[in-house]
Amino acid sequence: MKRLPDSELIVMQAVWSCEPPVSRAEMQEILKDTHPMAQTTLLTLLTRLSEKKFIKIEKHGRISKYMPLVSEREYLAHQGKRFINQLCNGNISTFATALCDSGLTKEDLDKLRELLGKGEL
Amino acid sequence: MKRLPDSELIVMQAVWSCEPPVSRAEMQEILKDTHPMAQTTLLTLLTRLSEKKFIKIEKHGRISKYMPLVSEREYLAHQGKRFINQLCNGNISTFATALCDSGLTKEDLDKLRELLGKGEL
DNA sequence: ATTTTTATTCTACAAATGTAAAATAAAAAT
DNA sequence: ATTTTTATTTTACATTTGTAGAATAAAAAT
Repeated sequence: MKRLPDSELIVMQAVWSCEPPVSRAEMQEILKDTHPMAQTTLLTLLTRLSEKKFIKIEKHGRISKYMPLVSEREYLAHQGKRFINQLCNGNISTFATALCDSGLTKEDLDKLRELLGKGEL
Repeated sequence: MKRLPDSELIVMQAVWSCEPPVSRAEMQEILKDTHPMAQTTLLTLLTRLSEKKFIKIEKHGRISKYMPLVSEREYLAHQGKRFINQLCNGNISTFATALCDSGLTKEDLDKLRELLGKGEL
């Protein structure tokens, strides 16, 4: 699974944030404050996401509804793997350093450690 | 600091892996097994990296030497921040889930927890 | 029925990315 | 000195990304 370009990721995140299936209008609404864009721009990005098999477009008459084919969780897992392998060369120490350097608060680091502990179960 | 495109990242990683300043030939050698590319391709990517201020090009007569302006550590810290904020919405639980889902071994997770503990000091 | 509104698709176009051949210039070899 | 080799710069070109106007088609309003 390829990493999405920024513009498509933004749209994909809007898709993930909704109960599927979503209409274009709903997404426009969701995006309007943080990432306003022309309707046609949004449609173009949705089309590209569907070409990449990230979403499915379902037509009801003239209007279309969109739904994810890749879950946010799947995507994040892939990108996490990518980060560790491509960026950190699979080196956990390098990765840990990156996290410690990345400005997380002490509380966040504690929480992360705790959650990672649970993850092992 | 922007995220580098794949091709430039590969070259940047080669730069990081060397004692600066590095020559193009050295990098070609380093890359030849994993990411073979034409000399001109490599030079193009180096030029782009320098335009983006990721490296500095220093000319000694006809030949050029390259050295990083951004350290790997800085870059990784930035990308880590990006991952957590852009991808996980700053949500540590989401991030922890991504890591747990990303196929790390139990040993890696243990090691990561331990290293994150040290990072707090 | 005709006009207006709305939703989607087509077309467009600049900038970025991936890749490298052609041209140039300088150094090395003969 | 001339040829050959080598390092860099120019030019090139297809694909992808970011963005959206124009065209089309369908629905709603009048």
